[in-house]
Formats: sequence, structure tokens, C-alpha cells
Amino acid sequence: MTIEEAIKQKKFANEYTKLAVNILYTASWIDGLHIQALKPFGLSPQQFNVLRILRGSNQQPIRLTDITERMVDRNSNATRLVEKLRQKGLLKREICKSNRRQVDIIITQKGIDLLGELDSHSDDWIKQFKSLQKIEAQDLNRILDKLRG
Amino acid sequence: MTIEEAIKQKKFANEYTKLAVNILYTASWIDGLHIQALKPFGLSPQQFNVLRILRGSNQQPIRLTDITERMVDRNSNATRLVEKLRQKGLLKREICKSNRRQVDIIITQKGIDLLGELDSHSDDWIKQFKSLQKIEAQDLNRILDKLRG
DNA sequence: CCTTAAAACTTGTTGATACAATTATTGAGT
DNA sequence: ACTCAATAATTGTATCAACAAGTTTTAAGG
Repeated sequence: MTIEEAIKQKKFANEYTKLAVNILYTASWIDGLHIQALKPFGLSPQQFNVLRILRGSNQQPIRLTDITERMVDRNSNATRLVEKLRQKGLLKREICKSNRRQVDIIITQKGIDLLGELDSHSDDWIKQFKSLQKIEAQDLNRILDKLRG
Repeated sequence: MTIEEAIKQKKFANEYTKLAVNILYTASWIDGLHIQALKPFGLSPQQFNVLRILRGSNQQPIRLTDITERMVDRNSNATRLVEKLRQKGLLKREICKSNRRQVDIIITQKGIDLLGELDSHSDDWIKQFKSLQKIEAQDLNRILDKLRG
């Protein structure tokens, strides 16, 4: 379905305006898929994102600012996200001894297990993407990277 | 900047997972640009979207459901968005005589004028997109459309 | 040391969003 | 005409995000 059909707009000022709308629309669509896929596990996309960042640090403690830097959606409030995950027992937080301004955060076994479960289900929503040929996915990745400059 | 650098993640499971993250990240980036561009005019991206839909209907009254159908981000609550715009005097709403369940919505002159101002400033954020060649923008549009199936 | 600035987080407040439940109105079938 | 389902919109509630202002701790300059 073309973006014109999707939002019932016949024409755009130019190819670039259309692209901006298309990316925003597609992202909203993906976000919806993602939310549905995560719902059975009680996680929001941002919470999931934080957990993956923690796992990615290979059990090394990580600071809140590190998390913010690596988040897909930078606008979230890392403090409150982390607190939510802590309440669920998916991570631990501890004030850093050598620099008491910092809070060291580390994923728990329960968090790792949950991510493991999710990995095996990830195809449920990623499979939508398999409609693209690998070369198309590569093109898309390359052009998006270029776009952001 | 590659998506790997942007979120400091060395590798992805596959090209498709990477693409999902890339689209979400890029959309968040565009959204940020858009928010900044609209801020001086006191509009959110969704409010702007609604106004453009109204203008696009060529002064024909339009219903709430029509607006929802055409919105880039479907998850918003059209009732409350419209109410916000009404308070600013940018649109009028009137209960439809022939079908009193419906509310007919129409843009005001003030709304049209505001959009006119914005049109002349739109390049301010769209110009980011000019770093792409036209063919790249076309490719991107085509592949995103295909992706959504 | 003492003051000031910077860093790392947290919190308050206001506004937005998601989803379900509710109201009001119309249309269809009998 | 009466009932029931469908349509159109609104509202309630809980959660989430945006942004600024605040706290605590460390570092730097004189």
C-alpha cells in the first residue's frame, strides 16, 4: 500500500516531504507491531530497549547517562524507566562507591531469562520485514543512515 | 552516521532487525526536528497534521473518523486534538443536521493563514532531506511502501 | 580550604496517549 | 413501531513523556 493510499492524500509537495511523512507513518506502524508483540510479556518498547542495552553491556554495570545515549528514543526518562524495571526484578541498581553521583545498573538473571524468551518470539513481528529482499533492507539501512547525516 | 554508531551497538541479529531499529530511530529523529520547527507556532506535529487534513478537504466539512483515518499517527485521540485546535480558533465544529451523531469540522481562515505561514517555513526542516538524491528518496519511499505490504 | 561550576540523577508539573467503557443516534430486520 | 446491532463521538483512568527546576556529589581555580 502506497503512503498516498494509507493516509488518503493524493499528492505531496515533493518527494522529500513525502519521504518524511512515509518514515513517520511507517515508524508508527512498526511501533504498533512492537507494542503488540511485547504486551504478553508486560514490557513497553522503551523498557525492552533498556533491557537489551543492559544485556549488551555484558554484565558490566552501566550508568543512566550511558543508557540514555544508547536508547532508540532519547526522549524517555531513563530514571523512571529503570525504576519500573527494578520493581519487576529485571535489574538491580546500586550507588557507585567511587563516584556517588552515579548509579550502576545491572541486569538480573530474571531479566536475562525474559530477554531469552523474547528472542525466540522476535520473529513474530520481524517476519513482516521478510517481505523485503535482503538487498532492499540493506539499501534502506544505508539511505536512512545517510539521511541522518 | 550509521545506526550502529548512533546507538553504540556493535552488531544486530540480522539486516531486518537492524532495519526495524533504524526506522524507529530515524523517525524519532525526524519527529524531534518537526517538533522544533512547529514550536514557534504553538502546534504539535499531530495538531499540524489535523490542520493539513482539514485544508486538504477543500473547505468540505469532514468528520472525526475521516480525520483519524488520514492521520499519520493513528494512535492519537482525535476528539481532544480537535478541541485543542478549536480553542485556538483554528477550526470550527458543528453537529451535522442530517446525522446528529456526526460532528462536521472545518478549518477557519485563521487556520488557513497559519498553515500558509508554515508552508513558507517548511524548508527549514525538510532541507535535511535534500542530502539525499531524488532517486534515493524515491527508492526509500518505494521500499517503505512495500514493507508495509 | 573556600567558592563556584559541572556532572549525574531525581522530582514536579503539565500535558499527551492508550484503551476501555459510555452515551447518543441511526439503520435494519421483523 | 420495536428491538438490536452498528456507527460516531466522548469521557474516564491510568500510564507515559517533556521540560524545567531541584538535589547531591565531585572537580577546579584561586
